[in-house]
Amino acid sequence: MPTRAAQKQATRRAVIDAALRLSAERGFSSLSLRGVAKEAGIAPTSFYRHFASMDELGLALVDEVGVSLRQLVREARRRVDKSGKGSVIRASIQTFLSYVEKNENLFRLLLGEGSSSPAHVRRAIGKEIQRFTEDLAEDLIREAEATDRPIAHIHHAAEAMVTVAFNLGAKSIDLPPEERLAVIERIIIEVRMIMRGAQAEAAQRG
Amino acid sequence: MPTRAAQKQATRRAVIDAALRLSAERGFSSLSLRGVAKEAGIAPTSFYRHFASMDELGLALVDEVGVSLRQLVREARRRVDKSGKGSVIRASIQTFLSYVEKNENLFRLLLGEGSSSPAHVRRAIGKEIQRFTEDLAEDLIREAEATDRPIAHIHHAAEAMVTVAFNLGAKSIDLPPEERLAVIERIIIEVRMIMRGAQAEAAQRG
DNA sequence: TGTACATCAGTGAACGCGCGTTCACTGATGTAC
DNA sequence: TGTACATCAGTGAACGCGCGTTCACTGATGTAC
Repeated sequence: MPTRAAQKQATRRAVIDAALRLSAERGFSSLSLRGVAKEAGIAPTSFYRHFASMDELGLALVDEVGVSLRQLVREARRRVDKSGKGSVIRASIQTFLSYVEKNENLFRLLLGEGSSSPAHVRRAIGKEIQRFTEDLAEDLIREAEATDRPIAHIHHAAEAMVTVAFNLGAKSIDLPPEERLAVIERIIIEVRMIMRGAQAEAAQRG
Repeated sequence: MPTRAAQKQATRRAVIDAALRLSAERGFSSLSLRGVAKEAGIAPTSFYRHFASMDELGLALVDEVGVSLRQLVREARRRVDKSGKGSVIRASIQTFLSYVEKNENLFRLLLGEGSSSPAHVRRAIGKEIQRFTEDLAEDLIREAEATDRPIAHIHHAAEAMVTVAFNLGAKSIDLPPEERLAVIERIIIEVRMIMRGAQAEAAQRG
């Protein structure tokens, strides 16, 4: 019975849990080695017995989140699929969101979002994006009237478009310039898809 | 001629520009008052002549980004709209992305993303989300075969769905519990829209 | 089972560093007369 | 226009703090015989 190894494992676990607890409160980016060590109940120096750096801890956390989230949602989909009743989309999203709710800390980490700036700034950013979305929604309304092709759930459509554009746009920042053109095409395909879906829905209803 | 006021204004401008430069390099969350002051060429204490805190600086930055970005994209749409030629979607996205490219620093700030964690961790997070997307894409393929309703651009559809779900999910974290149910419905509507769009496209092509 | 030695998870003191913030100040710009 | 005084953007010294990291250590656990 490897008591020592087990003890080490337990301490490592405590460090990871402490990090998750703290990153839920203050965001991943403001984690400090000393803070995590204190929360885990060990001396700051002991941290190094388990991770070579905070970076390494970060990777361990991401891995943990990714694995459990994918597994959970996959299972939920299988369940609905097998039973043959219920919407797969709804089941996936419900499972996903209930996981989010129960594991805010993990999820916050995975998203990366929100952790980067204080609450006021975050809220201000949210408002700017919302304004952007409203702008787009107005344009969509005008477009729908002009072309006489109605659009269902205009506000939601605009929200989805903006979300996709902003996120892929953000990813493109870290790409070499020659790959950025491809991102434009990707965004266009996805935004068109949303547009088409919104029009299809309106056509069916109306 | 208010020379003194103008000088103050200029210094304030220098502080903002310095903050943008630094947040482009190291991310907004790692800005420090001393660092910004140094980059702006003033004493740390002088910072307080212009902003009461870093938070206030952050709000000023967000405001700046939001205003200029919305204005730019709005103009681009109007231009295409008036001329009557070209795709509004394409024009918007191109303008948006060229702004992103020219103002990575501003945009990074607005997105908030990337700034929160070191590069390795960010990349790891990206991979996890990608795996999640691939999982979903596989399920969509199976679904398409099972229901005999083909789906176009399956991978892009999955990407758009995951992007929407993750982002709205992230926003829901900061909402009071009673509003979270509404978020589920919003995500479902938007994901369905994407699904419908992908199917409509496939139907048209095939 | 008992003893002697090796391993190694966890420690506490100490380091130098950059941080935010305070304070009393300086000296150029602005204003009143 | 000239002088005396007020304003206030920018300063430099100093503070206490938490940070990451090093080092030589301790003492319980594990191993060999």
